[in-house]
Amino acid sequence: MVQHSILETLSGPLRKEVLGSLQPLHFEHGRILFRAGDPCQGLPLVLNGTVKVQMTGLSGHSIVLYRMGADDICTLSIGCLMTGDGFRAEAVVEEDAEVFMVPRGLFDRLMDQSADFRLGIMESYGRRLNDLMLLVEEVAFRRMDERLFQWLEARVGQGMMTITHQELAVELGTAREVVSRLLKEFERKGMLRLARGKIEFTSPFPGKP
Amino acid sequence: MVQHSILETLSGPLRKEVLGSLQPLHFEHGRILFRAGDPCQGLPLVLNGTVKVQMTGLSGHSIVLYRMGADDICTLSIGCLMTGDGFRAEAVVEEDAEVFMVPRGLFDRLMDQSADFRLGIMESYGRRLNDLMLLVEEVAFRRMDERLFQWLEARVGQGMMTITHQELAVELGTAREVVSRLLKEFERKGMLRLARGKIEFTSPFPGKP
DNA sequence: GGCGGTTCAGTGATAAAGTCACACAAGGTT
DNA sequence: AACCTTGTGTGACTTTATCACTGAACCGCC
Repeated sequence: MVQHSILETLSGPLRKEVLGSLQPLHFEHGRILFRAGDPCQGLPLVLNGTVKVQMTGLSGHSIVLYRMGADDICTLSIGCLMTGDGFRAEAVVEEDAEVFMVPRGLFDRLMDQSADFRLGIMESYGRRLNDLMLLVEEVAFRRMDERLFQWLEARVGQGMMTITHQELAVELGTAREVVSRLLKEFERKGMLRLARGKIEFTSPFPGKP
Repeated sequence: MVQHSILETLSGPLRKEVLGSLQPLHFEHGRILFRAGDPCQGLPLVLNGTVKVQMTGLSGHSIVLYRMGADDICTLSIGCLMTGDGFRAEAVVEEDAEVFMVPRGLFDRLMDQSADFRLGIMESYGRRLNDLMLLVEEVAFRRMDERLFQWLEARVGQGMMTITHQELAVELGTAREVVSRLLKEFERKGMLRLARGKIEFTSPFPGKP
């Protein structure tokens, strides 16, 4: 069933109105939820799937800022919704996603009438702010080999994954060549095996770089 | 007169209550508003002065995340206020500041009863998120000489300023030696003059690095 | 004023990361 | 098979970070 936890606490009539007026939009892998510069159509509530939010610098390089998954709220949209400014980042669907798009008027009403809704929004904002602060720290101070290793460890486990070096570079906000060289070194150390578009961890406990 | 624009739109009685129950706290240069790990006492509304918010990585290196000035809201505190988590960053007073500290209960009431207050909070959140996104991009992709130059240009103009290389390093999230070397190079190019703890721009239009 | 301690700044050596340019390999297409 | 596109590998070089010092400028004290 398609639902979002922030809507579950709404009082009867409000909830009925919301569920009546919203219908889940379906987005497939690779679809762009919004691009840099786009005006904001409403507040997206992610019901399921995953969406990554990334931005591109003047240099043309990109970096992934954070991900949204089931029960997440696209906090970034709120600011644009309020000020009418365009997005500064873009959102790309990774795993097929369903989304409720809450229009401005309804958002205002919910903020006005539900303390729980407000709380949910605030918490979401807080988490996003935290994510970004940690990202700043990571980008500014941490070593690339560690970051790459942890990124892989967190999602590959000991299995295999399909991803290009270029995509990894965008995840970490670095250059493709840097990723290629580090991966090659990991391979030389026997931590993983490389193939075109694929990475496979070899040992069950790969060990740090 | 001490005031904060987010309080100006409040309806009569609410406003009276707020102004009655809050009195401006005075913080002098160098005072710490909060440290990493501190629990949140309330939402600080900055009336005047400036406060910088910075965080320190595991490596021990620090970076300035953003600044707050007159009429700003310490958005970072909201998240902590809601979740009860400690701060991840610390706030240091630069120019003597006066601050209203809004306790949790009053904050909830204001959020409940004033649409303008909500709007102000949301806008503040949006701006902070934007700041951090830009910072990520800057740290990840831009060259240090450009960043240093722009930082100086933005606040020194053609005058002189008192700041150590170490402090500049924290502003940019880099190492002191890097700042020292870049500044020395700027000096060799005739863009500025260096003295212990001081930087002075020489030409009215210094020109890019 | 001279002395000792502290804070700041300068610098060489080396490692890590980013940039540029190009070679080549794997997979699709026709 | 010939061709094209996309992905990867690598050398050469620049920029940034790190480590380990050195010495200069300032401060307080006798």
